[in-house]
Amino acid sequence: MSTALDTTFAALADGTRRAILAMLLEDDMAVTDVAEPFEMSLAAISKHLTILTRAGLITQEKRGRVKWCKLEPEAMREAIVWIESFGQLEALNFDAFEQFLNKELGS
Amino acid sequence: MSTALDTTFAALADGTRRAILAMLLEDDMAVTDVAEPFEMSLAAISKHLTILTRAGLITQEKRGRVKWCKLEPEAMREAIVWIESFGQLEALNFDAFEQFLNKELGS
DNA sequence: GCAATCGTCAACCAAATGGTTGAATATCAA
DNA sequence: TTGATATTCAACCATTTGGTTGACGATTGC
Repeated sequence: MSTALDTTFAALADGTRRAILAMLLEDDMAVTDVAEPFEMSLAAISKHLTILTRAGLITQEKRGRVKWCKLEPEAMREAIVWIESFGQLEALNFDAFEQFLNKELGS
Repeated sequence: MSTALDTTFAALADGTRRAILAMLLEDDMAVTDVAEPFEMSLAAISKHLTILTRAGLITQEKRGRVKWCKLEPEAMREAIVWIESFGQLEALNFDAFEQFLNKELGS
């Protein structure tokens, strides 16, 4: 038995899929364009997109021969609520994220 | 190659492990006591605890024949920062965002 | 010393993951 | 119509995951 949280966290537990989600923050994208930066087959990316779709993190809409991928950040809400319940981690804001970036990138 | 975020999210992608973390929110516990509410073998719980330890979400300290499990919520910080960024990224300055993308794509 | 307790290890198993290639299906464009 | 483009499907493969059981090494208490 696999819950929504299971599939959400499992979908996020892969760098390729997280990178795809980050790309979709900028704009909706076609499958081929999603695949372009990665050094793996289109079929592999297609599978990753299926996993993201099953988790509700993206939706896919076919228009003509192109399937557009759209980020659905609301699907992360339950995961955020769960993970945030661990207290000490006060809700983050924009400043926290920027500090994270600066620290991670050493800039 | 498996990043810290990979192992954190993967560790959270299982209901048994999330339940264990929730239990440890109340207090430190011995392995046997952690296992008690679950209908699976002690060895299975031991494996789950190994996965949580590898992810840094708990630490284990052996005193006598009892191994105490302690929650380490700080290990969730990177995950929560990542996941929360999906509500806030519109506000980011473009350079930081692009570096973030590049880093993700490089992993 | 001896038996019980705590926990892991080892071997095994079924199922899922993450990737490949090659064929198939749809759609567009010339 | 023919050919190129977009995407998935099917079959396969190696590795990991989540579980089992049984044996084992420590540690404790009587």
